[in-house]
Amino acid sequence: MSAAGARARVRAELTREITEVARAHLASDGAAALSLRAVARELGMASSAIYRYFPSRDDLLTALIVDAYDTLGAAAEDADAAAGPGLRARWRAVCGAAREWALTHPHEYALVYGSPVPGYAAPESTIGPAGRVGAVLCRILVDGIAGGAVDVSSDGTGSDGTLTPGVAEGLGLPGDPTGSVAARAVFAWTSLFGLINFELFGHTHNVVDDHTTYFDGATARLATLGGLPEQPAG
Amino acid sequence: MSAAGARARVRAELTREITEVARAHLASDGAAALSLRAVARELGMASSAIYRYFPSRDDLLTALIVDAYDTLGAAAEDADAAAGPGLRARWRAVCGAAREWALTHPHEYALVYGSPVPGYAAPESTIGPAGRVGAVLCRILVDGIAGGAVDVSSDGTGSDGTLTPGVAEGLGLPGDPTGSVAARAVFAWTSLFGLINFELFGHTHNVVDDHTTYFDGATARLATLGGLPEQPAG
DNA sequence: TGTACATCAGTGAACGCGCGTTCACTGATGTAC
DNA sequence: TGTACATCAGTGAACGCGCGTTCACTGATGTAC
Repeated sequence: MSAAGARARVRAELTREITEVARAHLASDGAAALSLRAVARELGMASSAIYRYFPSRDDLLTALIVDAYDTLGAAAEDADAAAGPGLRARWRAVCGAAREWALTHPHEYALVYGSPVPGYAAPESTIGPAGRVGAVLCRILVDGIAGGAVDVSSDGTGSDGTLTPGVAEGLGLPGDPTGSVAARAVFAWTSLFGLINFELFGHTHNVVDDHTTYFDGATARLATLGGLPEQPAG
Repeated sequence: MSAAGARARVRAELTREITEVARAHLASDGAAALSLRAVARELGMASSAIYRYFPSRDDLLTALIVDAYDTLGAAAEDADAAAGPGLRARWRAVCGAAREWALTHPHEYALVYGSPVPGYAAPESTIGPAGRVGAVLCRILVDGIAGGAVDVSSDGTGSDGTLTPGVAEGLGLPGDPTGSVAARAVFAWTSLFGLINFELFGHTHNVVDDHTTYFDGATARLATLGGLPEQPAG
């Protein structure tokens, strides 16, 4: 058992090394340029040896995708935890953390939020990690509802019934009878990544000058839209 | 002259044929799978012959990118023209047309709004076409300002001075002293493509059920955020 | 109208590259008795 | 503790593929006098 355990530990270690090298390649060259052979080369092993650890290139990609979602999600959660109690402060911190992560990990970001990798179908194991940022945003709204700060009534813009049944409950939004808050949260989540996309992929180049200030203003709008009470005018 | 003109016409015709075949390949297989050799094969010519028309693969890509921006822009403009005078009706029509185009041309959409193509730098010729949809949205706000329906005062969310100098003027927004309308327009534009991105790339799968209704509600929110007056309650 | 020359489109072979994946194999490590 | 066997990691050669790009070339088309 301890011997078998040793073998398993070595195996886990090498698996980790492979993903780490692969992530470094992804970070510097992008997903399209990621190759099993290059990873094997860097590790000083035969390219065929990789197949003892990952049955195919797609499985390695899946590991990187899960990894990207998880580090991004963790960054958002950490920012939330560090932000203090104010709803808007938390909101801003989470959005800013997501942007910051994207700017520092552009290729990893592009892997998960850019064009789908051709021929690749994301397996179920990516679903959970993919939702972490959205879940954090939702938790802020949930706390707002609990404190009475967030209005739960429908805003009448066709929110009701457009979400998949169970999603609002899954997000911990039981006090949201019409689904309005959930719908607004999803919208804010979507817009947040729209902002990041446009900045990172260069669409606002020559349009927005001071991206950080612009982003701050935009996330403030999103907070209002999400239902957070207006900030004391400043 | 007429003989030389004939040669030029043949040349233009073949150039058009090449881009058309390339666009078909792009539409069915995605940008990564687009190859000069495959295009040449389909046209029954030697792969080297393509080089008489496009000096490299990147130049062919550029043609496709410009083409994508242009057909999307035209769709948005047509929708605006056909929508009648109501500001919100126009807004909804333009957003819906952009979404519709994206859903029917997913790979072309991904080419321009997805991850940047690795190693490819967009030349200046793409700037104009890339701005057409945003320009249409702006024109609606401009008309709203002219009619007194859109509030021009700052909304105090850090809009002022975040845009590149000259952008507001370039968008035809002279009656926007603080740049607030321009900033909100840019935000709406960004969010619009955030919505389309998430739907097309599958991020709202299992989250949003009725995508069309959801999109309608979201664009209504965007219209309000952009400064269009609320619709008569319905 | 005719001739000498220049331009241009298109060919086909080749260069050099790297990829994912398979397969039969060698040794080392672990397991059962 | 020792021996026979099973498992597993890793090797290296090979398969088969397709790509972008270059180059010397052949003919056809256009141009100048």
